[in-house]
Amino acid sequence: MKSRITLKELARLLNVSVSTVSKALNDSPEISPKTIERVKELAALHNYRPNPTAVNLKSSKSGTIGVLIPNIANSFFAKVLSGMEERAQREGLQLMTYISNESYDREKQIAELLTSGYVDGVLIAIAEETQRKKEFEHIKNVLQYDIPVVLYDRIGFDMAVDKVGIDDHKVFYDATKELQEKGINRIGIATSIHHMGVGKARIDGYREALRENDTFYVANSAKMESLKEKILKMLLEDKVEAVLGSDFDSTMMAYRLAYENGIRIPEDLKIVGFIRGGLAKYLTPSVSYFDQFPDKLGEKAMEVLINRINKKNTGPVQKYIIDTKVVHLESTEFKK
Amino acid sequence: MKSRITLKELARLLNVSVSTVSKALNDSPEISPKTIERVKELAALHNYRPNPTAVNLKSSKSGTIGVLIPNIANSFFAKVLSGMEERAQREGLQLMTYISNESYDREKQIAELLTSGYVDGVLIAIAEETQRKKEFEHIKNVLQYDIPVVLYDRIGFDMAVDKVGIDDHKVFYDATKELQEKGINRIGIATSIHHMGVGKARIDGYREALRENDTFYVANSAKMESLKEKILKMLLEDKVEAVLGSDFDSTMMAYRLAYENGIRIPEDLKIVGFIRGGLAKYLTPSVSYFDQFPDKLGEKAMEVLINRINKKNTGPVQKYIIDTKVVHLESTEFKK
DNA sequence: CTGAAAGCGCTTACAG
DNA sequence: CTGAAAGCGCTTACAG
Repeated sequence: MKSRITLKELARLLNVSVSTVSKALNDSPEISPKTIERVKELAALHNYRPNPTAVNLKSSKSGTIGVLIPNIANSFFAKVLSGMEERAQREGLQLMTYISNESYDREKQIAELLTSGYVDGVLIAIAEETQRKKEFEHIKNVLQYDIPVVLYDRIGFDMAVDKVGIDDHKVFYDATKELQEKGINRIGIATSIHHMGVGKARIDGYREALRENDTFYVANSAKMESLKEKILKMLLEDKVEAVLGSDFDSTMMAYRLAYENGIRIPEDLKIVGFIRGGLAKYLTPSVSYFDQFPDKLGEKAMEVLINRINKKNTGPVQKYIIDTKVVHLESTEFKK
Repeated sequence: MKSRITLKELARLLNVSVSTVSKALNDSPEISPKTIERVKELAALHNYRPNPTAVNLKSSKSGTIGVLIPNIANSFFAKVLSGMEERAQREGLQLMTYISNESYDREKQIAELLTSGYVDGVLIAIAEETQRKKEFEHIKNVLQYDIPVVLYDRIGFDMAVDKVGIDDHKVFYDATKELQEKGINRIGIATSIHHMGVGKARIDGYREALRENDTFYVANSAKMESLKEKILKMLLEDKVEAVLGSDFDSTMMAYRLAYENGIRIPEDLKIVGFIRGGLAKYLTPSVSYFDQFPDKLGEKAMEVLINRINKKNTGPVQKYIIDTKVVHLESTEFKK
């Protein structure tokens, strides 16, 4: 049972003062090369590591970034976190993870913790319930404490902070246009996140892409039972020829309901959705998807935050858009 | 731009000493009720929060748990993390997240960080590469520093620590037996994790369940191309009637290859695998799966760790097994 | 009941 | 070039 050696102990062993040891370890020009060598040698021998808590107390920095995640079971966020972690690691920063589970109350508690001095900066994706309530005071409060904040993924909010996300409007706009160009007319959307910023932006993009005479087909519900009914109606009554899925559940539900009702993909129905590539390729048929490059998104968000913390970036807040890509698999094949 | 008020400042405003303020806020019996009230009132007014770094330095505790995750993109680990976070939250503990990406070198670095005083205890799932190398010194080193460690999920290692996981041997043993009882004889395994502890245990369970005359069919490779070939051979040449999938990729690959080769599920081939229920139900046909209750596993691991940290548990190290359940969906249906 | 002092493990301006 | 002192924001044994 070892315990970490301290500066004091090192000083005692070397018969010098604590200050000398500290300076030597930090390569201070005040200290003679010989002393520096002696000190470093012993420190290495004892595997000395400065106590981070003490260093933090002195510097009023924690070397830690807080990440607020709405739902880690969503593989998108898991990958975003992975990208953040990688970037943080290169910078020698630690990650403190907080999961709101899409709850407003929990998010409020977390926001309180975030201002308590645990972290030097914060990456936030705002919870669903918070978006419903339109209550953002607790988030803005974090800013009051001069703690740098970057919003990631869920960025459609009126707040004076840096934002890193994708252009949800454009993704659905482009996808709709592309289907139309290939001769598909009856295009529908399935979504369980229509009440959230990103969900709304996607619907808007779709609507804008439709032409004068086109009808909107939007199957939207956060309740799975009701979503199912609406998608069924869209498939069986409205007989849409393509479905854009705005999230995992709605995409997979459309896919599954087509199967249950003998609707052939891609012959009778094309599908593109927000699911991850690692899954999409295994589906039968494989399903075309929007690649959001979540790891890049996470990395970028972390980078923007770091530049704020370091004051490398002191300009006005900015919005950064990560490019998205449609990956076409079997579910959007056009057979000749 | 606010900044947190300190004890000192509070003391100045109240015209009392810092010690008095500190004691009052901690409800010390040394302090008069009247003073306590005055102090708390002002503290509330200024939304005082003790600086956690200072408290940590005094107490040599950090109120933080380190979680070492091999791969967060694996939804199993994402859910485990979610369970841990929930339990930690109830205890007022924070989570420091480290992702090894299955790399030995990165894990070693993290292990070093874990002994630097950032965390009061550690939850570890050992990286794949580490298991291959059979190099566990860096993990054991954490123990040397008297930091409580709990191994979760990947627990088949000879180390004197608490362990929380599932009984991988039994899961595949039972599943094999169950298929046999229903009259299935040619049962195969698909696995990309055969070189890891959990993967080995599953294979062993399967082997033990087979009878005298049964043949083993094991399609194993960590390389996707080679795994594909082996599964194909198992399906087409060995003509197995059932496949147990040991992980996401191997399960989905068997499922997909059956589709590509006109092998009907469940008529010609039954499938059960380690995939998550949220996905399994949407597949076409839906795929039977092993529910590992990852959130419970995470919760339990955190609980065991907390009890060690609090010294509520000072007994010998133990192994805790979380029950698993087979959820039967269409891929194992027996039509009459 | 209140306060001065010491100390947690560091860093750094200042003195020698 | 080295060291004593002050201080980061707390807690707590001790004195009064």
